[in-house]
Amino acid sequence: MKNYLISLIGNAAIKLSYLSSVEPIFSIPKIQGHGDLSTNIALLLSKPLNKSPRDIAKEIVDTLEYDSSILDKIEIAGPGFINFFFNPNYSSGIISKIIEEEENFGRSNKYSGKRGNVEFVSANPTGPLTVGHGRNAVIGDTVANMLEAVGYEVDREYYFNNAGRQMRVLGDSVKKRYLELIGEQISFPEEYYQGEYIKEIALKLQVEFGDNLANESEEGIFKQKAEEEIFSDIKKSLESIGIVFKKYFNEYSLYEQNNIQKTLEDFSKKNLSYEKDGAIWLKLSELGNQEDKVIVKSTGEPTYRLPDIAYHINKLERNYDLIVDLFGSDHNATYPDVLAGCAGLGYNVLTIKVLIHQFVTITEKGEIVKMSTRKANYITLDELVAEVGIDVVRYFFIMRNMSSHLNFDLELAKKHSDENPVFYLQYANARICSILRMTAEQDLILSTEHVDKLNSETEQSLIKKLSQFPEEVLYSAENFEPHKISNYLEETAGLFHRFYNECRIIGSERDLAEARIALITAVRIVIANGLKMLGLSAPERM
RNA sequence: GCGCCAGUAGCUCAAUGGACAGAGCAACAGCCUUCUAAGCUGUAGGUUAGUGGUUCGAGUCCACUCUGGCGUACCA
Repeated sequence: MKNYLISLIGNAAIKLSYLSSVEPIFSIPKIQGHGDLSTNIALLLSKPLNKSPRDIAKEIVDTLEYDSSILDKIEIAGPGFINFFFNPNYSSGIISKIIEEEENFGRSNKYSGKRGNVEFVSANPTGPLTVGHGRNAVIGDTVANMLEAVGYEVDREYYFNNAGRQMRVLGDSVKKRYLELIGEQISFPEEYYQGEYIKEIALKLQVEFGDNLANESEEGIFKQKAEEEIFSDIKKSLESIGIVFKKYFNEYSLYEQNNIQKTLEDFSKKNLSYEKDGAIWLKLSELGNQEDKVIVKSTGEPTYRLPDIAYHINKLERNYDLIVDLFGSDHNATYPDVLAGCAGLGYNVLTIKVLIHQFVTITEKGEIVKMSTRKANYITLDELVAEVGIDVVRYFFIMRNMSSHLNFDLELAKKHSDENPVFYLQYANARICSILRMTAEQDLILSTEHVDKLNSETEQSLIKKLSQFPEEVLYSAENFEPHKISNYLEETAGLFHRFYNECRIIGSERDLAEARIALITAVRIVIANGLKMLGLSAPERM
């Protein structure tokens, strides 16, 4: 539809040459009376032409030659907006299209042939996934879903590191618990991992090996077993909310394949690094950042920056059209270094899109639950899923803008009540399914022959809303904003519920009843497609 | 100190530089002998943290101030 209007303006530009000086932008007005699509082109032209915007608008409208079977009317309103009103019959045509395309309605091929990589979660295997990781996981998976919906072929990737200090501490934490189990006196340092899961891993080792491991190194079987058990739990947690990764990328492989060494040499060759105080520094100040940072410690061990840069180079060399990184806000200081490092080595980092999401604050009984993996003072993702269910967890995590803090009220989420927006959407779907079961018994069938009879204000609003779904999906995908989809679905469900209360099917005359069946079938398709994109179920009965 | 993010109705949050800033919850008043009341309709609730600026037009962009979160490691 937008394309049709753009071509109209294009044709008018033959007579009004000034029209080609601006890109016409069409937007959907918030208010019904302002039409279906609106453009501000006359307002934009007012200054350069030194004429009143309403006069320009009038000149444009007088020049437009349109097909009255598509457009009902064109109005000039307010300071000089041009509002386009669709012919209701044209609008209703969308119903047939939705029913025909069914599960493909909303999807598009704008980016087909493009390959994308979405890296998310990327938690090191030092403990179970917490609620904080949960937000990352759900946003990442949903962003990937949306990119797929507009044609991308997407690889979901999880980057992790099983070496380094934290993992040593983890291994030693398990060892100490193990020694405790076999009866030795131990002291358990405060900075060690305090969680119960450490004791469980130690217990498994004791069951398997008795007390034969007393003299083993904490970096050997203790660390290994811990990583194995924890990773297996992480994967289970993710699977339980419908998330499956294509690739788990181990940082260690970058060492094995000499990528770390090579990156280091490349920096040196380009004179982007130097030695000072026994460490190797990266000249980030020359690459546009604030200050130089250490990439290899004086101990010879790289800091996280070097492998992170090497990892991104690895991703860049895999020739993706789009690389998405999703981090919590605690990482917001690290990505500029990584991007600057890659750019310094001559890579085009414009394909990398870094998304930062803000933290989740859990409140319970009005109190904020502070979380730390190490102190074991946290709520795990598994616990949350067990409490409120997959759908509520997924929905709560994406329903807010990721750049805003998320307040997760445990008490509220636990309530399986009308306070919960997830049920509002699912209820709409269940209601439609129920009506369809009922109408089938009455021998009423779906027909798009008389959709022109769907002319009440409520029906028209609903139809217009449905027609906007593909654009909403595209917009959400291109701007990485999953919460737009949930907002759209809530609005759509709201319009449907209003329709349900105003317009009856059983009892209406046959043509109208069958047209309404077509309409609610279209609504069901849109809601089901939307729920699927968000990874939620669409129950047929509630 | 510096950097990133936020501040919108009592609470949780929407709003693609556009037209009268919208929902849900909570409050109040209505709607079930007819397709699911987990629903609908209505009322009330606002100096969009503040001060300037840019613009025909600012919740949105810019500057400064205030408040909160997260960073600012030879931790990841």
